[in-house]
Amino acid sequence: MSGAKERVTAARVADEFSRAAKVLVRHFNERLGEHGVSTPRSRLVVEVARSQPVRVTELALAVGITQGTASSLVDALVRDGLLERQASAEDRRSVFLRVTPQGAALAQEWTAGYELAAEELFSPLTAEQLSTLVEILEVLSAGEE
Amino acid sequence: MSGAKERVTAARVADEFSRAAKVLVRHFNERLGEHGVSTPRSRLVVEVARSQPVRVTELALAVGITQGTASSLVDALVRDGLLERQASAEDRRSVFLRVTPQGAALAQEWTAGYELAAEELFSPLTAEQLSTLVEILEVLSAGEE
DNA sequence: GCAGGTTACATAGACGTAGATACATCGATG
DNA sequence: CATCGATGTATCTACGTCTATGTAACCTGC
Repeated sequence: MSGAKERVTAARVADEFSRAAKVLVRHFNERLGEHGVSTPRSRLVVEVARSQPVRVTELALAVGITQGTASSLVDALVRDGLLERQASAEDRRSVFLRVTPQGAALAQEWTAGYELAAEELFSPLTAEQLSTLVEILEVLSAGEE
Repeated sequence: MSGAKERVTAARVADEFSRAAKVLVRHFNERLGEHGVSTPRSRLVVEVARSQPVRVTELALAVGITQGTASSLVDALVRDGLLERQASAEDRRSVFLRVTPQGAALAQEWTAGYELAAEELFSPLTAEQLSTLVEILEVLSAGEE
């Protein structure tokens, strides 16, 4: 395939990874900011819209944050009228989350914004690089569950 | 080369990337936590040790954080006795940062810890995957300076 | 040598995050 | 059915981060 194979240290890879991750975060915040929302909030609303009704812990797991963080974010989103909590009848510890009509509409908009931002960000990469990247990322994520 | 080429959407890549980034952050925090320090702090001290004397803005650029963040982290590290500020004679706006003897010793320890953590994290990857990954990450970082 | 723009650092406010803990409820076991 | 461990949420604290702003010092053109 392409390119001279360069010998890299693990620490070097970690540095580059951190740097790229920050670029990604900034890019998404900027693009979604144009829609008046932060990346974490939009991800939560979109996830709830996709898999409602969903419990807080499930949601946290799905988007990769801790339960405590999810709880407080959900709290803010409920206050903003995008999500609603619904106590479970069978298990009164549990809370089912759903999007409100307003939340559903925004979820749709934000999903489009998210996808567009992703396409922009990864546009310099070839299709082959993309699939290679996913492959590698999955290995890394699988390393420690 | 290896593998069936899988068609992936940009949004999918973004999701995997975020997930992997969190795994990385957690891994480093855990390993460096065993040395009693957080990842950002160790990175700052190590960077100062490597390129002292260094000014706050240069340091921020080197580790990929904003100047304000760097300023407050430096403040904490000075309080902890790991770094010291030294006013510049020529330009009195500037501050030169150096490590204290204690900071130098810890920088050495933390560098080793950082490298070890990186090797652990990336050990599931082949040398070729590592260099490919760096190549891709550089493209992403270059996308938006 | 002064005015106005620029640069270097510090500070303040807001947010997302993790971790630890508190609390209520569930379920299994004796 | 009483207890005790497990589970689902919420809350508290500390941290790292950004953006915006403040403040002091520099530099340039006149």
